[in-house]
Amino acid sequence: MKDTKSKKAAAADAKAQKKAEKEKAIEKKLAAKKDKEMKKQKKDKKKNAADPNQPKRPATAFFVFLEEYRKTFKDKHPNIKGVAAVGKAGGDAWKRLTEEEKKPYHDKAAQKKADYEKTLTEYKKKQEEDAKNEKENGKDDDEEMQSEEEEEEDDE
DNA sequence: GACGTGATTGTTGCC
DNA sequence: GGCAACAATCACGTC
Repeated sequence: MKDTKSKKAAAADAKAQKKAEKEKAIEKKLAAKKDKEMKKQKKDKKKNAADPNQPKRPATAFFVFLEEYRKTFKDKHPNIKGVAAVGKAGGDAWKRLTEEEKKPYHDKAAQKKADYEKTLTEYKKKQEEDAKNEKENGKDDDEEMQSEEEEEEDDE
């Protein structure tokens, strides 16, 4: 009797686990979808207010690894061209790496991060200076802007 | 021709 | 602290 009971319990557990996994996968998919939608909206905004001089985020250790992995993946699977497949395979391979194997990638990422911080500091400094200059010249510019706007209105 | 999509993990930056 | 956004990649599809 105990056996059937424990078997039932085990089956129920397995079922519950499967359900949880399924729900997790669905959740992940939804999150990805949401992420993409948000990205799209952000991109629209970016078109208006993007600053091309702003330093880009540094590559993480995973991205450093992925860069290398893409090359080997291409060699192994020259017929697979989509980036999605490489990303998936790369993520899988990354998880299988030991901490020791990941170390050189973390080192490279740390270097990139240091570079990024340096560039970012310079960028922020420049922005502050620009803001100061704008404030100082603001009055003159206002007058110029006004006349420019009037000209634009005339064009329409 | 220009632009969006897909798929991944780690890190950043904001609230 | 938690969570959203973003970093690279490029063939392919859509408009």
